[in-house]
Amino acid sequence: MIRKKQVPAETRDRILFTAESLFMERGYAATSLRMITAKARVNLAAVNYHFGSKEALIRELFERRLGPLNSARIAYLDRLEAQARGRALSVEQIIEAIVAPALQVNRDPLAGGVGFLRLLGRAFSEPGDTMRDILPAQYRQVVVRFKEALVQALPQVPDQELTWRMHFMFGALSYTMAGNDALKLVATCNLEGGDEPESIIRRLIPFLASGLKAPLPGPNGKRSAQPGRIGSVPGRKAA
Amino acid sequence: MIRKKQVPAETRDRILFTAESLFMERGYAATSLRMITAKARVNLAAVNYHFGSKEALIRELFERRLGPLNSARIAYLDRLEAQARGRALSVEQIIEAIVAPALQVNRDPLAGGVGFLRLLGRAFSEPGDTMRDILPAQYRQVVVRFKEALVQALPQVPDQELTWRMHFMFGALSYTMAGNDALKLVATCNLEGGDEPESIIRRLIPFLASGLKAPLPGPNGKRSAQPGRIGSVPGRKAA
DNA sequence: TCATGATTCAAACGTTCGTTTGAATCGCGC
DNA sequence: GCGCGATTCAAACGAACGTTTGAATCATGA
Repeated sequence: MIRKKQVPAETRDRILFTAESLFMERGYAATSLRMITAKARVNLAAVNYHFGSKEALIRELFERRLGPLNSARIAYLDRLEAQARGRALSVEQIIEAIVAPALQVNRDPLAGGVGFLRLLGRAFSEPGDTMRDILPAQYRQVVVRFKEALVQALPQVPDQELTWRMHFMFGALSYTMAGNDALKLVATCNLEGGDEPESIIRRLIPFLASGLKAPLPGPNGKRSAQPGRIGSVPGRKAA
Repeated sequence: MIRKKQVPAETRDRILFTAESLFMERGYAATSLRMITAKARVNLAAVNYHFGSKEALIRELFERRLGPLNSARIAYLDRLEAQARGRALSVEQIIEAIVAPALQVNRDPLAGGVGFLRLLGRAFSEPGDTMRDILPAQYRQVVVRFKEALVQALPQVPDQELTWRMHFMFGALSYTMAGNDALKLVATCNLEGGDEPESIIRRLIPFLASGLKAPLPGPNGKRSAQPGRIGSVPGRKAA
């Protein structure tokens, strides 16, 4: 009958919360239901009872977090455009509409916190059919909406070029949100107070904006400051 | 009868080749030794006989491909600097030293081909301790060497800022090389001959170069064209 | 209070995993 | 031809996996 609250979804929520952190730090395939249920202190069968299967669990986990995040992004962009009153937005503003809601998620543990962002960043390169079903469906509106905004902000950039630049942008974004730092780049640098999320985003926005606004290569395809075929070896042959 | 059947290391190589393609399309944790050995038409025990364990297999797989690739990158940069005779390299040249050897790998199936690049791109966001051991060790020289080159090419960019911009660059790079396109961005665009690797890289280099050369934010931290705290909601509150 | 549906629980299901084993087979110097 | 180290093979190992089951427990409306 009607959904009730008889100690209703505490087990459900604890599974979601715990699964989020475990998927984050160990990946989907390498995280077993026994790890999740043990850490969440619930019975092993609870996952299949409340979600149906392991795949349905991660699907619900993503839809629950990603829906609000992407809705907030579109709403953010809507408000910026309403404020602009017909004037074109700057590229920086458009990027901010993408990253600012993510930053809010980062700050709010109840919205998933940094754990969900890391999980999300990893999901983009996770193999398997599961993510390849979830992500495009969740992001379709965002991609279409922000592409329109960028077309208006960068009318001189051809459509194909802009598509690829958005591709590069999402790459840097997901890599940064994942926070893997597999190369330990950041560790090689003395980060004196410059590693908190807000600082990172303050650095990321100019980087992405400049990339999106990059001058176009000449119509003959040659690049600035370095003519010649890419990949041709300069100087002597390699050993 | 069949003399080809018992050449000593053929089994080893066939395992490596097959494992590469399977890890690429299914990930490390989700690929079993039984899949690998079945597709490679070798005995199941051959993996443990020739490599010792599943983890040692993927470790050897990466070291075998990544060593030459990163050596070629450093050699490429060395040659560029020798040609420059003390003059600073352009950012575009430095980036080219990173991506051109990868493009060579892409073109040469014997060096791993596009399969290894996709596997490599995914490895950066793969969880678990295995990759966190392999990648930093394999990339340490490259990171240090290219950071030095970029410091010379961009003396006005502070060290900390440059470190993060390299981080963003490797993010876009690995995402692009992985070729996941989880958002199906490219599919939304009519790509008339613009999706082959060389075209992608021709688009990627100006994007990354502009990002690395982005103007610095003011010393007070405010950004151009959009003052105010990032993440603060413009206009009315969100629902 | 009691019946009922929702939830939890321990236990087991069948499958697949990485790894090991010991014998069979091979290439090859003698 | 023969022995020997290297390699391949079928079979099995114990462990861990996702899932299912059926009874026990709980919360609540009648």
